[in-house]
Amino acid sequence: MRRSARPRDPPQLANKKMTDNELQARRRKTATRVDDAYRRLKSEILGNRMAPGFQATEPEIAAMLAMSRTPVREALIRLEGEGLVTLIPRHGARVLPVAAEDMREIYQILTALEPEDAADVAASRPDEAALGPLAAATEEMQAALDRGDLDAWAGADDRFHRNLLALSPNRRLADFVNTLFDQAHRARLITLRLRAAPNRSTAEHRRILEALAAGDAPKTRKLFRSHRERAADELLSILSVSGLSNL
Amino acid sequence: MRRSARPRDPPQLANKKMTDNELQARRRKTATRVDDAYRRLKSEILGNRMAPGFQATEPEIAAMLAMSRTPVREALIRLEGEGLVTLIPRHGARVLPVAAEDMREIYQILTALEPEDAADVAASRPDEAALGPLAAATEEMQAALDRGDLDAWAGADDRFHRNLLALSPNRRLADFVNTLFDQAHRARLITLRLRAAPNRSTAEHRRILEALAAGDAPKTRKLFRSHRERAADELLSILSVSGLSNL
DNA sequence: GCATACTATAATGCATGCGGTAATGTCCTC
DNA sequence: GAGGACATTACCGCATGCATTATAGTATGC
Repeated sequence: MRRSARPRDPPQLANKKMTDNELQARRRKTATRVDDAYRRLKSEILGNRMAPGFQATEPEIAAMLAMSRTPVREALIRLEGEGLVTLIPRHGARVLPVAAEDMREIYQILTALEPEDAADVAASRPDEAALGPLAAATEEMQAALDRGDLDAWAGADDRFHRNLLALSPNRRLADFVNTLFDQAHRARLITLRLRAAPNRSTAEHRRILEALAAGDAPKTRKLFRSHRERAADELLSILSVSGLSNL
Repeated sequence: MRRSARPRDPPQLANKKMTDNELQARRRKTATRVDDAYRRLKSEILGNRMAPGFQATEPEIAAMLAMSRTPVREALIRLEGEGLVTLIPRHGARVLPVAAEDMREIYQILTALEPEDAADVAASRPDEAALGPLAAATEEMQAALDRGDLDAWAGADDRFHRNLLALSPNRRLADFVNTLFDQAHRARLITLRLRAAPNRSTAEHRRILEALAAGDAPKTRKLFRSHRERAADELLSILSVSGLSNL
């Protein structure tokens, strides 16, 4: 038994009860249904298979996922925390739309945070192995562009940014930016084909990569900032021009 | 009944089912136990009554709050999402410590985001009514300082920043910064008495307030950034000097 | 005394039960 | 046909039940 010897040892005061073996901070190995539900729902949402505006009650979703309502509820709470769905008491969960206004918000934050983060990464003087995935992503962007594969280009672009985040010394920042990427993902899918071929982006990534490799933090920050600002301008003007206030 | 006429109308495709009366986006009016649990636990944690490192199993917490495990679990999931607790499978929930490293992360993000946000607020040319709470908070800071009431000073400082966030045109940014404030709250409580009297801070708030009232975005940004940078430096040096790597 | 194997216990993940109540459909009136 | 009162239904919030399984306690051997 766990604590039969002290059945009611006031929890209010029981700081750091028992062994301090923090070691076992191992997170769950995703074998749970909650995690399965979370993953599957998130994948459906980000893949636009559950489009913005889609709505379903808990029993419906539970049936879809072949499990009971309990794990579904818990997964939905997480997704709500990440800004992907909203829970409306008698109407179940609803996949949130991504309005132009949301994209404005998201890009403003990204513009403020990513360059700062990239500069930090540069300052940490990442070695070639660390930057490998970034270089690979950049090359893949070029290759995808050459063969006109916009989806592959977008995927590689995403990989570049996420791999850079993986190098971040600021985990909190990286996690948050990652959820912003998730939120923006669907809108980018849609605008991808509404814009001119993203030639410049690839070149910008190359230059950022060079600055990173050189460990030049200020330069990295500056390059990254203009990269983000340009991307934000492009995206937002596409949204306003095409009147896509809701995606 | 809700949809008895179409008992299994494929949820996968049932986008925007029924009426589009989005109006009813009214959030729950907090009458739920989940919300109660969330609020109470958060209050205990931020008030340091549940200190970092405190650990309790779900049944224990449920007993403390006089409710069943279900709402407790859901509240804990939210708190985990906000970075206040961590859930360790067989050990219940644990109140996260705030390490110096965490504070570094938090302040780096704040330094990047808050000035940007403040500049936006300035650009929106807030009227006197909007800035009223900020002015009041600033005065209260001074008054608290005059009578040596550090707690009141800290409270007023917090109010200043949160009230400014309330004016933010970027809700997403404001929400995130608010949760960062929550995370940093306890560490600030502790360092509050380890530092010199925060005289400068009040003056800085005054100048920021002037820039806001003048609608001078660049100036607001600059002032806010140096305000944040100084605060970060102070706090982090206190933490390192006093060897408080964990709070 | 210390390491090891075994047993008992209780925390968790999830399913299910259940009352309240909002939302819907029906029926009626105008 | 539009609007309103009423009845019905099934969703949600929460409690509870249950199998699994990690963990603490116990016993054993050295």
